[in-house]
Amino acid sequence: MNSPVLKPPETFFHSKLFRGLGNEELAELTAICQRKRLSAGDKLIEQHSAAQNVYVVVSGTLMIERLSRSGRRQVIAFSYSGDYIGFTNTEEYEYSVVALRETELQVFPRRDFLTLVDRFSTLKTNARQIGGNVLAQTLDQLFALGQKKAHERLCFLLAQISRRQCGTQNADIELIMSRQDIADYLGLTIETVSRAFARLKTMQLIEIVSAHRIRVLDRSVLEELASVN
Amino acid sequence: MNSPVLKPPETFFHSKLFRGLGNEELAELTAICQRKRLSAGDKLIEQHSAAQNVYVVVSGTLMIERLSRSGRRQVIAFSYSGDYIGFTNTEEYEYSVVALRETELQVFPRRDFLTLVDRFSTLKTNARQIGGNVLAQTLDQLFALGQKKAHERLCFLLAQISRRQCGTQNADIELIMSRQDIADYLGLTIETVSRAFARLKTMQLIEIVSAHRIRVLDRSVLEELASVN
DNA sequence: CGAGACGTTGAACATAATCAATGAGAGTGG
DNA sequence: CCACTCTCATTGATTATGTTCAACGTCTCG
Repeated sequence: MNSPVLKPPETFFHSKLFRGLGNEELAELTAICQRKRLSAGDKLIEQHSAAQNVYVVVSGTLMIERLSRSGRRQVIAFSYSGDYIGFTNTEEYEYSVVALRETELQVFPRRDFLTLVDRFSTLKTNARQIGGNVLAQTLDQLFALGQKKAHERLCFLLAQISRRQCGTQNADIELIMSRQDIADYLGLTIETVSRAFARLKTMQLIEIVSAHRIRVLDRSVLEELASVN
Repeated sequence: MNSPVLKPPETFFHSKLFRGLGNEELAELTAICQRKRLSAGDKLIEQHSAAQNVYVVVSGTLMIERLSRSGRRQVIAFSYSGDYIGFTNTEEYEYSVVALRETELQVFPRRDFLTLVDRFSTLKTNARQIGGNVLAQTLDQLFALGQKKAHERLCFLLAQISRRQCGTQNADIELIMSRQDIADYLGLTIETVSRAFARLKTMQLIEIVSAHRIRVLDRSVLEELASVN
């Protein structure tokens, strides 16, 4: 089963999804896995298209968004390395997915992937856990939008990205997305987002190195304001 | 397998979860199923407690809510007959669940239930579909909180309840929950909710029969304002 | 009938949206 | 290399929306 065409196993450990899997299982996954590269701005998934693939982010950043007929947009999530996308239970994607920069993905045909999830108990457990995390994350965002003020919502986003990028950098947060993306994620306007940044700066919580690079000065207060609790 | 202790099968068809199951499968489900009755105000699930059971609502109404240390509250959903609760993938409930009136439930030990979901492909398919619906519903709410004005959010709730109660009544909507519950569901205050009702009345979309009974006068406009699209 | 909880309405205030102008940075072509 | 332009971000002024505080209604249940 450890055929020479087996891709380097470390690529499979990017995602929690593949944690603890045996070699045979990884081999089967490898067999149905393809690679995909996207450039900034490329669309991975079109809203309302048939859900055919499951993707795992190897590197890069993507944005998951929902558009309405009336032109309003809700950004649902930003996806980083290790995240998986399109593991939907519905037959249609209910959102679009766009790359925010150079992004590398693993592609699994959804049907085959679901079959393997059924067969491999470890994979099943992992999938369930991650599925639970997705819902939990969405509920956190729901809480933020329903109960928090503008600057608290921004803390929510910053803390979230910071957690994802932990280890990547020192204490700096790289904001690959535009102010409009942030605004549509937090249910605000770009002007309000801008003022929220200014406010956090005045509060000495952050330093605005550049528009897309933020240095966290007081993590505990940031987390406090971000907290759902 | 059609033993005499088998409970009336129609009780199992309340939920979409049990659609299309064979008699043997229903018998196994019956074997692990218990009943529970709640009165208005009774708590079914305490936030952060261990996720031990899966519940299916037979009759009544429940409210799913999340509380923060700081006392803020986000109502996540209202659950009606046929809904299921606690089919979480995490080991801990991340929300509390309270009965809003006399409610009857089916109780399944979560571990046993998950085992049966694995074994019965029909049940698995149904569970996946319903799981997808839960996420879809949460995303709709996210969109409403992020992008909609107060009176549109109220339309969102009214349309949703109306759809759930379709067939139960003529065109009247019964609002079993309090104004505070509605406010915490929509991310507003009770005063704003009250004014939103007044506004929809002025717009001739609804008639306020009583505080807890709303008659829909123009369904199409209501749906339009409620729409995520 | 009275008490208490819940809901509505009004007035003042706060927050965020909108409209408008300015500023900063990246890419282009002279 | 330096203007020039274009896009994106920030800041200010004004307006709109929703919150807060307060008073008043209404309904239910003794």
